[in-house]
Amino acid sequence: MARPHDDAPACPLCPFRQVCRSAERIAPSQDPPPRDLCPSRIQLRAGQLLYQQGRPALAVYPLRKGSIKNMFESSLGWRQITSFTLAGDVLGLEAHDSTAHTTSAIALQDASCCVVPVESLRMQMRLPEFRAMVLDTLRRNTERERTLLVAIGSMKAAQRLAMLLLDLAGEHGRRGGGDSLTLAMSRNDIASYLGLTLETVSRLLSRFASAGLITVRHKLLRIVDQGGLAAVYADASHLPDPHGTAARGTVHASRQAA
Amino acid sequence: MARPHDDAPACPLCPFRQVCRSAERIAPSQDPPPRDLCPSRIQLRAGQLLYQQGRPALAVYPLRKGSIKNMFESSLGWRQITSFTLAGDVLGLEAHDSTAHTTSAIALQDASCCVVPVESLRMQMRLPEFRAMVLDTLRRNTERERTLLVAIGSMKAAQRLAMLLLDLAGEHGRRGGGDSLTLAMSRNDIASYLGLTLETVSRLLSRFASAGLITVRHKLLRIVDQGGLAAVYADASHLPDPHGTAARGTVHASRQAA
DNA sequence: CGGAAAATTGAGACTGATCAACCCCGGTGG
DNA sequence: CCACCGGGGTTGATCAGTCTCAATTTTCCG
Repeated sequence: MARPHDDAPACPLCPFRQVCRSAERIAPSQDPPPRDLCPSRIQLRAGQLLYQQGRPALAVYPLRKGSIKNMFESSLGWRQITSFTLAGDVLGLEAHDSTAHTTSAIALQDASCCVVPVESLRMQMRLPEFRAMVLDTLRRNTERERTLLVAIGSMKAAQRLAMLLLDLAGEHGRRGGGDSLTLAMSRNDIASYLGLTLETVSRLLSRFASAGLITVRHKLLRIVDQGGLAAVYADASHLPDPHGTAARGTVHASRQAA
Repeated sequence: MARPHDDAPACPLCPFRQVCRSAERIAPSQDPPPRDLCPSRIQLRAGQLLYQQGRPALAVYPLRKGSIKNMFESSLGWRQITSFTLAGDVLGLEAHDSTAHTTSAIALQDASCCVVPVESLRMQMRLPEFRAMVLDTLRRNTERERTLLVAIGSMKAAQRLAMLLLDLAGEHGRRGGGDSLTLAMSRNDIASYLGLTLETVSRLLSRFASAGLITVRHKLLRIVDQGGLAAVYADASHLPDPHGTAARGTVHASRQAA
């Protein structure tokens, strides 16, 4: 509270901090000094909807705190989590000038985000540097989504889960977090994201734990053996059998070429 | 040959026909009249690569004839067909100003396409109408990809295949084709696209046939009962068992909410 | 403290993968 | 013209992985 600008932890990573700065410059000598740098804020409770698929996209939302799941619903009503968004990333950036949100965003825990109206965004997009950064974000998102598609389409359950855990741990690390992190999403969300059932996810987490790759206790996760997880990701047969009966043997050429 | 412009069948549908027209207008009074309206052409034999993932994207390619599969390869080397492109559609349109191709494009049969350099594309993109059309194409592509993700993530094999067949038939119909069409892609390609194996695809095609939904003979496909296929797409239990032992009964609430 | 939601664990069923044999068809060369 | 060959496709038998159903346990939250 005593700090001058009351930044959330995510602000230094936020791709929009320049936007905030310039917003600050527009109203420079206000007294008291501007506390809310961004145009406005939204607070969300766990489970609340930030925006809904199909609704007009009026703003983008740099996430300050908490985490969000993005859900896609097909025209026949099939739903799936397509991504998880962590603090410091930007929500609601729709590709190809879409005027509507293509997914729904739901808070996994209490969260808060800035609100950057699309006009502000469009203004900033004229700056080549900013523009490049946004486009790069969008490209990474689609790359990520394609990778997920391939994973669901041809990898075994254990590999998919290892992929997610490594991914989450990587993001957590990039944010400077310690080696133990919180799984904000439910087993059901993880299952949906990976194209599995919640029971399979639960069982696999237990197997990973008993194989010494991780420790889990409900939402608390710690990666114990990152290399081991990576090996499982690359090749499911690196994971010992549930009842310790054997290991690594079966060379059923897993549907791949590498 | 006697026709003035020697359009390929796909030209009337091609979203770039305006580009061709304007290219024509740039060099208006040439004698003989310009036969090749588009800057240049490429001919491909079955199996040939039009462009490769990761390589610089220098042009887009309206497909005049034949069909193409698009393959994505993840960083670990896992591959999957992510889409099929039919004559009249545009290849190589990369999202978000990507300077590199994000998939590889491989001809399924002998094919030919126009070559529109990215500079030409960028010029045309200034026309609001054209721009809107291109962006709409890109949006439809991502929508399609997400639908595929959900399908692979939570639908049964029969539903996925039904989805593809209905999709192909729909595209075929939109192009004015009759009710029997050619599956240009191999069973393996279909399997890759749907996250299955070629044997499963083959078996399912046989089952669809014996259920009276389709007829197949190698690459020749005819949709006999479109409604029936749609029913299978919506609910796998609409497909009779292989040995006719039963039908429709088991109400194992298929992982869904609709 | 009580109730509801989430997570774990187990047993069994079922889908789809794997392995293997065969067929069909088009092309090639005798 | 026919025998051969090779690649793709079909079909069958078996098996593994994952889902489904069900019973508890744990945690969350009022």
